[in-house]
Amino acid sequence: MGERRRDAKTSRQALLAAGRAVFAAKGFAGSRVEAIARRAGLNKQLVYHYFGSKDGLYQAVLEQAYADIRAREQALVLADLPPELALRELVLFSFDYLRDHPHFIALLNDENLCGAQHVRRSRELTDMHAPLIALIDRTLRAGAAGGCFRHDIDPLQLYISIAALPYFYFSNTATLSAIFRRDLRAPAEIAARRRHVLEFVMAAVRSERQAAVQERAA
Amino acid sequence: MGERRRDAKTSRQALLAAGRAVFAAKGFAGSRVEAIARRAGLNKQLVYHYFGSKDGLYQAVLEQAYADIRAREQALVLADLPPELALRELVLFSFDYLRDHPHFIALLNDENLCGAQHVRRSRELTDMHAPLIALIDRTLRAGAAGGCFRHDIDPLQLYISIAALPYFYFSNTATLSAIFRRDLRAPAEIAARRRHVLEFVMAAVRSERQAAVQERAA
Amino acid sequence: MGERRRDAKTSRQALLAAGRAVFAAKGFAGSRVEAIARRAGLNKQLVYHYFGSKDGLYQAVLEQAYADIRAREQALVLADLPPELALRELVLFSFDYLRDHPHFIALLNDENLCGAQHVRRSRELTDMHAPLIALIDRTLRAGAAGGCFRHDIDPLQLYISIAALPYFYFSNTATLSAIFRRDLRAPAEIAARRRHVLEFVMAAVRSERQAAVQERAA
Amino acid sequence: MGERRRDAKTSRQALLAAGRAVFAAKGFAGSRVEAIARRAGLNKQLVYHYFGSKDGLYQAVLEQAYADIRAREQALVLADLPPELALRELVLFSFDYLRDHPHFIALLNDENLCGAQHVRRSRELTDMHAPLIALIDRTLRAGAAGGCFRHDIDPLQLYISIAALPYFYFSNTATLSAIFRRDLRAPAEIAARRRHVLEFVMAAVRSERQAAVQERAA
DNA sequence: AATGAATGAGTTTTCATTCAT
DNA sequence: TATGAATGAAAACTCATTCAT
Repeated sequence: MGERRRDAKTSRQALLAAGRAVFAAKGFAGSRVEAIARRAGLNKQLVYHYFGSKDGLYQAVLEQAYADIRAREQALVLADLPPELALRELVLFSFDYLRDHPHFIALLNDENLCGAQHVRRSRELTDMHAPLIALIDRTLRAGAAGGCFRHDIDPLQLYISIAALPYFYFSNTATLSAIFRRDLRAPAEIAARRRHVLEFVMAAVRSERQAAVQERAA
Repeated sequence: MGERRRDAKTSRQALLAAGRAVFAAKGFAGSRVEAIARRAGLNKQLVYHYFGSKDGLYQAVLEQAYADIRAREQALVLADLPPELALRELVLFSFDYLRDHPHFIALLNDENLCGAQHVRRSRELTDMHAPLIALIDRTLRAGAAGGCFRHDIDPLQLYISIAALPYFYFSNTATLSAIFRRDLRAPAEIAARRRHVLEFVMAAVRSERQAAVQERAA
Repeated sequence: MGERRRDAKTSRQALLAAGRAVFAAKGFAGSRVEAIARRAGLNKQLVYHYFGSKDGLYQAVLEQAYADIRAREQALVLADLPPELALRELVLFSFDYLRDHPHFIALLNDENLCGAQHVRRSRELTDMHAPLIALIDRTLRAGAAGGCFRHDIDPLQLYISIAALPYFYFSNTATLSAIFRRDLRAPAEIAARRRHVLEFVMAAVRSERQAAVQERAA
Repeated sequence: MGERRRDAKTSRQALLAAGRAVFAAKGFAGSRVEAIARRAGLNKQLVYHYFGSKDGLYQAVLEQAYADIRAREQALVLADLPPELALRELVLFSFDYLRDHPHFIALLNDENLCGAQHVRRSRELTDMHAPLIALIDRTLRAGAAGGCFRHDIDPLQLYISIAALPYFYFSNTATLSAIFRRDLRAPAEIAARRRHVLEFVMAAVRSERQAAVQERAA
């Protein structure tokens, strides 16, 4: 304990982690600076010392969250894979990331509630997604050229759909579970959803020719 | 005089509508009773007069929202349509409903944030979705039997996917627009998304045989 | 007591009066909203209800103070008096006003400390002093034409001097009393200062011819 | 290394200078220890190291300011000048000193706000003004004897007036500029005020006989 | 001598809610 | 039914000051 004190980097990180947890659980407006500080084992003035304001902390939390997912996406090396495999990897990565980072979903929901005001303010955040679309675009073109993907797929729309299929599941697990009287948090259910999403996307982009090939094989 | 003297029903409705709008725009914690009353053109104290508390108003707003979508879903008559058309109708209905009721999305997000506590409390709500899944199930079976749909599609998964594709788009329009520097609120963008979603779902459920048929035709 | 409550006008006035007293005694930065409210016998939230902020209350207090002195100045009917009498009246009025309104001096000092930010913001305040200078100008011209005043006196400079002579005395009574070991707050001292200021100004504006006349008379 | 390692005296002086500037600009309550340290290019904790507290620094600043004006007044040698010239020098010295030391005015205002508590505590300060009044007294007597000054002028009143005329101008420049919509900080305006003050005082003390002489000359 | 880290006590401000009519 | 006045509790945020090195 004595060690943890008096270390700016550690304190900053502790506040960020606590902020992420509390903001995700309560939303921005529902979160209390005091609660975040207490969770970090620090006092609330340090929030102002390090981040200037509650808003500043929220923005830092968001940036860290986006930076994390970006870093993981970049760690994915898809460029050298055959198009179908590359797309498959991307779909599974998106699913697994959202499954493993529920706070990211909660933060995004809140951020959308107030018109993405923090995201828009952050140049970093708006700069980091272009490469992703470019990658999807290259993959789609390669797949179309190779005859396995349809030609008419917009890469941005595809990216949104790949995100949407797991995002909605995890974002709305609570209401969906209640409505359908099935505990969608259960590992078996999650695994089933994972298979469905992968198959759904692959089938949706598959070219007719490729489908025909598969039929003849079957 | 007659103007100034509104009847109770009108005032209640005005508060409900204003509450729906403000809660959807700001979330529960971010909403101000004062703002809701002002938007309704009424006095703040009437919120307490009619609904007892801010919480009470929120509950009433939620109930009204669910009642509305339930009514509309029941109005959809898909049973007599050929499977492809029925599925198409359902996809477009989901898309259009979410497009036209952004507050419903916002309320659902808030509801999921706190573990669906209101939804779970309501027997009505949990009763009303079983017929929907049954309908999708029948449609999928008919389509599979007719050779146009794949055999291995789970109706609940499909329902979730049909909701996910527009929901995520509308729920996250703000951040997506910021991140990709494209105004996804624009009517042309929404129309493009609508086409994409419809085609995406239809392609995903289409059987290989049907795909092959389409290829030969092309 | 029961009567004083629930009356917006009364409450507003009570806050203004308390604000004037506290701001004058402690300066803006040294004043506490809580202290002002307590002094007004109300709770501090009403400061925000009626004035929006501590700054807003301060501005209202300033405006009221300026409005008061303006109203009194306008009640002075100098236009019809012979120039010497008019000037005499103005000098005595300024002296007596500052003597009787020490809080006005304190407010002004504070306001000058922060660059007159409130005064500049207030159109009202900047509009109300032109007539005063015009009046002095007319008086000076009449006096000069009549041979009793010098010709080269700038009305704005004269106004500033007429204010300066009592203002400094009352503003700095505490330090002056300490430094000169004389209690300048004593009525006899104040009366002496009053005579000095009047004589000082009249002598300063008197034309040489008029001075010569007075000499011959003596 | 040599650069980073400043000696204690330099740091103390830097803090005093910064304190003077900030206290003058914001008042005691409105000043921030942090702002003072930053302005001095030093660390906030040094304020506590050298002066014990914010209050301690304020005291030190005040003492330095009074010591400075006292030193300058003592440097003025008026005793051997003819009365009119001596008075003229004193008026101009007062004007120029206040013009060049705006922080002195601000500190005095603050000091008066709290009843001159620091000044009264200081024997030194209360001792140093008697000679000044004595000097003015001798000058007035000499001038009256020589026929150029009036006989009935009280030296303390005159001293106060000589201070008042520039003090009020510089102390209230901000509000006066706002109210009269004229930038009284402009060098030309200050020069005009300087001429006015000199002429105003000289005319106010001039004997009638002297005035008559001047008239005949003109 | 000097500094970065941390904090307790307060300050302004907000907001759901109740009072009185 | 409707409303203006008022408030208690708690929120965000500030600041002089101390700690540890």
